[in-house]
Amino acid sequence: MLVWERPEPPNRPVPGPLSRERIVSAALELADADGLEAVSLRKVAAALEVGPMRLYGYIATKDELLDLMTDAVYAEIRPAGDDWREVLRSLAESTRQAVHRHEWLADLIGGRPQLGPNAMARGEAVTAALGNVGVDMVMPVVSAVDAYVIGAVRREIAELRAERATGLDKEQWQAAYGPYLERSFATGRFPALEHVVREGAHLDADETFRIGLDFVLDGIGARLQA
Amino acid sequence: MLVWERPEPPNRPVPGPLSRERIVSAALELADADGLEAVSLRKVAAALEVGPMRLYGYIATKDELLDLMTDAVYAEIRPAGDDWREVLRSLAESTRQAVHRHEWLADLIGGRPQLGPNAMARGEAVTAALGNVGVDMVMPVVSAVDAYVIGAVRREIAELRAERATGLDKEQWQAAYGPYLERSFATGRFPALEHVVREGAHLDADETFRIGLDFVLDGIGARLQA
DNA sequence: ATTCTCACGATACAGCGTATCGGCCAGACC
DNA sequence: GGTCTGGCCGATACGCTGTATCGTGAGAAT
Repeated sequence: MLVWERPEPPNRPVPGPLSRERIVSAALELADADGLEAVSLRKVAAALEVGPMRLYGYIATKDELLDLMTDAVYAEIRPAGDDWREVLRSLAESTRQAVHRHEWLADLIGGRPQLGPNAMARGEAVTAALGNVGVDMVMPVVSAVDAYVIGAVRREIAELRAERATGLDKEQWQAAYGPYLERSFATGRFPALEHVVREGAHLDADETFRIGLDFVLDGIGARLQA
Repeated sequence: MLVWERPEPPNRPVPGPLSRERIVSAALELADADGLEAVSLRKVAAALEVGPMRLYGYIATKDELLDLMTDAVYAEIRPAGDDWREVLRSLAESTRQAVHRHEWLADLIGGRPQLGPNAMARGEAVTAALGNVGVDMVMPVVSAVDAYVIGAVRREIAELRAERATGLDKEQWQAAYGPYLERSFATGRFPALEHVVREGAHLDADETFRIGLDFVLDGIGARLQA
């Protein structure tokens, strides 16, 4: 709690070049380059050419660092638009794009309450842009869009990683993934699923995200004018 | 990949009482009792009165164990209903309830592709129950509901934990949480947000979940009949 | 000049996932 | 029946993690 208010350590007017910001940005660099598991306090400290324990003058815990990293990315998300639909759509799309820029965020998003200054600024921006929506509806509406986005990007990134893990190209992926499904279907235990997978349309990640988002926005629209 | 097909270890007809099932259920017990961080291979092995390395005869990796735990919970989810709306609603509600029974699932859900037998059986059940929905729509529709549920329960559990962390009762929570918001609002940087929080309706977790779900279902309904 | 203070970094600890390897036991073969 | 052998099991070990503790040394204060 109150994580973002932690002041510079007391009685240290110029704490060397080290600062919360430098720590967070070193951690972001590591995470962007090699994923979340590359972010250890030791590695972050090493990147800053500093002993691991130095960091504890600026952050209380590793979880706090992860919260700060998450909040830092929220600074990149600024919804825009003229009517509520445009605003919510850009909220969703720009959040998704932020996760694509920082895949590790898929592991953290939704996992902790977002109370950092950038998350709140994002909330302020979207709330302000939704001025025409009734006071009682703003929270439910934004929460629903956020919930959808969180789940959608987690699933999307999870699939992306699984695909990459089999070897990088799409053929090998289908060579490993396809046969597994084939064998599962061959048991005859999933006939309806098999039918849908074989006969249904196959959408790419962009289309899937947008269709789901349209569902949410359409549903919101229906309730807004009621 | 192909995690769920791993047979009993070769050339070991009766591997003592140990088995994948026993390992998974010991892990589930630990996780339900003390959370995910209580699930270490050493602790699971200890609960089974076995050396840690014994487990590697049955699982390849800790991540595989987590996948198996997740899939085990999916066995509890069986959507039911007569029309598509009932089916999807019960899919969402019963998934949410499963997460409430196993809070640790909030940390895992959506984080990996769900290809286990129980996840697929859940998929089969919902697909079969959506027989009236067009083949091309089943996947997008189920994906959208799942995405919403994943994000919603993650946020819900995250908030629940934050609340619990401040001390167990609701008063202390508001004593810590309220002032933080107060001070943030006092900066004047979040006027729209402040207005919504102060004047808007405050919904509990159940209501929030259901309203968001209604948005999704309404939106789906609009597209289905089009 | 001397003493005090306190921040810093080295060291340490408990725990983690998992690789390796030595010994032992059961079964096979002579 | 005795010997060999293959393979499983558990002990040990490695490298890594987050973080507590504490001696030291530099800077401030008197």
